[in-house]
Amino acid sequence: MAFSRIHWRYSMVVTRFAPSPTGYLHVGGARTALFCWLMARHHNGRMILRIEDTDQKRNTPTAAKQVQDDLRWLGIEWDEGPEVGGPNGPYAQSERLDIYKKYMDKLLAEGKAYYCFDTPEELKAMRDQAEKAKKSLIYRAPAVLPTEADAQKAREEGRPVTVRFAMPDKDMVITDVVRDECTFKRDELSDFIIQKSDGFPTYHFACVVDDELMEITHIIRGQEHLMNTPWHVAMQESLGFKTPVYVHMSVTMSETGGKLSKRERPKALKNIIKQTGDIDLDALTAAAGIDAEEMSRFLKGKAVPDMPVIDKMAGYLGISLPEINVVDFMKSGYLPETMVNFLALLGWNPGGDREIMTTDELIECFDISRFAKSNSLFDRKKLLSFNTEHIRMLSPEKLLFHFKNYLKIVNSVVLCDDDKLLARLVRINEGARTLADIERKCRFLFADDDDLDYDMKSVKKVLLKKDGLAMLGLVGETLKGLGELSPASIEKCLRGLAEEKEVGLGKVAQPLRVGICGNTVSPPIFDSVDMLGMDRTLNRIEITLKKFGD
RNA sequence: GCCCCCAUCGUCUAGCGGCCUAGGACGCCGGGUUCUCAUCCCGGUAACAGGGGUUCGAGUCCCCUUGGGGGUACCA
Repeated sequence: MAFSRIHWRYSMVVTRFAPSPTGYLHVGGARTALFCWLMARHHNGRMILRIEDTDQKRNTPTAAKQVQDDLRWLGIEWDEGPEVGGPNGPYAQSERLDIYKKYMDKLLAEGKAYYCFDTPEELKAMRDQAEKAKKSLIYRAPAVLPTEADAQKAREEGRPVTVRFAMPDKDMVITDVVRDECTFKRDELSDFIIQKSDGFPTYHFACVVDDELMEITHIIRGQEHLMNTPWHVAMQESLGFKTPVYVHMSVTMSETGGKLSKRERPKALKNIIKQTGDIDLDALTAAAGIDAEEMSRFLKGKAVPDMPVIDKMAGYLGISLPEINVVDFMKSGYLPETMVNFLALLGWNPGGDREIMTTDELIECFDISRFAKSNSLFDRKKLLSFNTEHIRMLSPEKLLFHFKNYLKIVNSVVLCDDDKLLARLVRINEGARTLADIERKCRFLFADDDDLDYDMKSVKKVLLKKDGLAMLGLVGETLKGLGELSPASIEKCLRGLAEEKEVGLGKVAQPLRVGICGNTVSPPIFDSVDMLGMDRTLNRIEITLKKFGD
């Protein structure tokens, strides 16, 4: 195929992940980063991380750091970029302004770009007019290009001064690994802004310059950039740059339709608030730490609060929002190995029946020619099953590492320094689907005996019906007689009791479980009792009997 | 509106003109194991969007229709 010829022109594969620091890294971005990284690793090449912060309005100061943390959590390490440095720095576009100026001046001097002085209002009028003619606005250079002096004058008069790139007088044909050739007609390609009135280059310009200077060989990005490519290629031709190999990946879709986006969570939250009648809005506003005005704007769909505020509201309401950002998945107890495996299989596959793979296997079999053309839906159920599989596959050491990390992130009561205990908790929860499942089932161990969180549904079902309480008392009596405590001895004891009473083990274990854990879900009962210890087990049984006895 | 891209089970997909009576995975349904939740094991359900061509032969190539998605910014 054509592209396999293309990439041996390069001595080394260089890819780049170029996020704009507008917030947390979401799964769509993570997928793009992953493929850039797999491509680089498979070919023993380099991956560059570049921060595209040319929009002064949208950038948030902590976002770049957050994105880097999320990439690292996934195990995606860049060879060049922020924090690691490299020969092609700086790696934030806002620090490369002087570089762009050089190329901007060149284009201007050669008449390949030109000044514009339109106000937003004037532009809108032009667009409206074009729309009436059932076309989109195609901006073209005036017959006589404005001079530097004209630009200076406009600046003094307070008019906005932008620079547009003059599209060449021809159709553009671009080559894409996923879609082969795409042709764009000259009539459809407007001259576009490459320098904003604030003096910053637009993404299009900065990206083309940087990709050349950083010697990027393969650009892997979302299909939403396909329409930008003729512009980029036109600039490359004008500046005498090489054209890299383009790989436009299909888009990841949400179950609710449309591109999976960060707006999903606020949207879901808003819907829940609106659909649930009896929510104390004042309390919610207070819990979120915002004012009534902002809450009202949010509910009317006029403003979207920051993610931490959204999280606080969800926390207050006790609901979980669909995970979108990498941190969301982290907090839901997914493993990085799961995310990498799952994301790699969205719009890409190694062929045949292979699905569950380690990261090393993915690197090994990654092949740029195996991207799917069609969009794919993010299926959370399948993700869950992948996580179950990876939890099973991972070594106890790695699992313990992830579990501790998880406990820290969610600030769990289970977090402690006793690695032996934590390792045991992980081990006895074999078959768990998420780290959150493990954590939830182990909380009872860390509660005070007299402050156990009883789930009333469980209590009613197991203790208050039939002779549940009586059985619990009996279990307590029987356990008292047990000398040495171990899972095996407890098992023998409880099985003996069940046999004696001619009932199934469940009839014995469930009352005990509710008695010491407060609900019907816990790790295996023998381990649960063993870990709690005899004193606390008996203590809890006594407290439970007293509490629900009459 | 205009431009571009896409189209196999509900979902992710294998398939690159005869190996397809269309394979796998998730889900779902049924059964089994089990002290709870899970896990695990067995079985089942289910797809080539529609219509034209090309060809001895089409899920695979071409065209149209329909449907979905993306773009249409001084966002990236």
